[in-house]
Amino acid sequence: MIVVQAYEQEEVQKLTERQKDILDAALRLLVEDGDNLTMAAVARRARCSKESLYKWFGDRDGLLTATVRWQASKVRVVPVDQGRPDLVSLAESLESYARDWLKVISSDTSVALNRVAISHAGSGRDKLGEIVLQNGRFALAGRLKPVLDAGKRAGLLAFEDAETAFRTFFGLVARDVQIRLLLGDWPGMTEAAIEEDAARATKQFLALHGAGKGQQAN
Amino acid sequence: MIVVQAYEQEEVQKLTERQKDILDAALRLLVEDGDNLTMAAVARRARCSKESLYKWFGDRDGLLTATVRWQASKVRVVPVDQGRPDLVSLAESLESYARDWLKVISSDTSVALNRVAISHAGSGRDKLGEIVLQNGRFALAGRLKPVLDAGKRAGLLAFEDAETAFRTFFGLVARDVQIRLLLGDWPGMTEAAIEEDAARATKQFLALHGAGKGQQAN
DNA sequence: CAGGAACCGTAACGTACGGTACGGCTTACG
DNA sequence: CGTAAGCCGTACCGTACGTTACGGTTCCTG
Repeated sequence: MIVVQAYEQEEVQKLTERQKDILDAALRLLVEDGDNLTMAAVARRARCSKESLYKWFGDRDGLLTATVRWQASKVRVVPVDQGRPDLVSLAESLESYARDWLKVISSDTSVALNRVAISHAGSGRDKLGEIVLQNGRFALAGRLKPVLDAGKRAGLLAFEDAETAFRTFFGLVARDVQIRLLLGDWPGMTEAAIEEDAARATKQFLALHGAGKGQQAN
Repeated sequence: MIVVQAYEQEEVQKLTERQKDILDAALRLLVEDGDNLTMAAVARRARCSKESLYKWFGDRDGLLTATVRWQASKVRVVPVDQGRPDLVSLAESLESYARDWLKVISSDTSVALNRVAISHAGSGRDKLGEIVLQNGRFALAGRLKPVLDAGKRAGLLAFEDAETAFRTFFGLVARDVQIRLLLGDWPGMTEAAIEEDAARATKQFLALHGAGKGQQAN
């Protein structure tokens, strides 16, 4: 479901093990305490000196950015290999993407990271929002669109624009889950609920864009 | 599209005109500068003393909460009167809700308010998230469900659970718009795009839950 | 072992900001 | 006109935190 991958070789590769430990500590703190992430707290938790934090990451924003990048390099929706595009395997692929995506957005880490990125997007001083978006929603689109296109070529799907089709799928999967989680509500995303939601979203998407029946509605 | 209504009579009614001016100033500041809302800045902008701010709103959180409530009392999706539930008027109602909702979530004010509420949801010290959610997503559900139920009674819609049907509609309308706006991305929500999105979402929802054809997918 | 680099722990500094105090101005009222 | 209340402007205080500085320790290298 989740796979470890390098995000930007030239960026992440540079990190020493020690520094990765520190970013993990910052990540845990971010999840636990929200945006109350102080340099002192990170130093205490990671058992390093503040001086080292400043040497390695420049300033607080640098540490935050590095932390977000670090998490982005870890969490990645796995690409589903699209061998033979029959209807069953297509549906399985879609459902798998939906499941993974729901798992990601309902994870503590994702919620915490999105929260801090959104806070910072307000006073647009860094590009945390862009990073999160690139490694979240846009990465998902990048993985999913080839699947959609393959389905279209195989005559299984019907749509004009892959981007629009993707956004429909996105909406059917995520619905109000992410915004509710971000706002502190708990929409009960258990394993079972995720399974059910993924299946429902897939069925709905195929109902809208499946080529079998008379597909209507864009 | 947008209508002014009292949110909680016993809360909002108490505000003097002066205090409403101050909350408007705070709101404008919130939209412009993000969460950098300082008491001094509000006092300066509203041309009042900090002492008055503390007398009227208690502390910073109180001011923030009052500001969110104040905005919540102003923005409200208008209920569409559901006189005769034929298919055309049902579709019009749905499209109207979709349009209003897209306008709300893509407005500067909504983005700013959701950002501050999300920030605070991290270090859960107040209930801004709950307020925003109640007056946003749940208020919409409250307005829309009667329409859905009426459509179902009239044999125009088919669904098991109004809540689930609402969430499907919500997903089809909002898609990735809100999260992208919150993260600082600009998904180009012009008037025309909103119009188009609302029409598309309505068509898709009717394709899924309209009772005319064989309705599949939950 | 000598020398130095890297790093830890902690103290110290500067600033921003929440919160409070106070003097002066306007308005209401007897 | 005297008095009191409400409010503005501003100065002030305390604290939290980002940032810097420094002495002591570990560890690597020649």
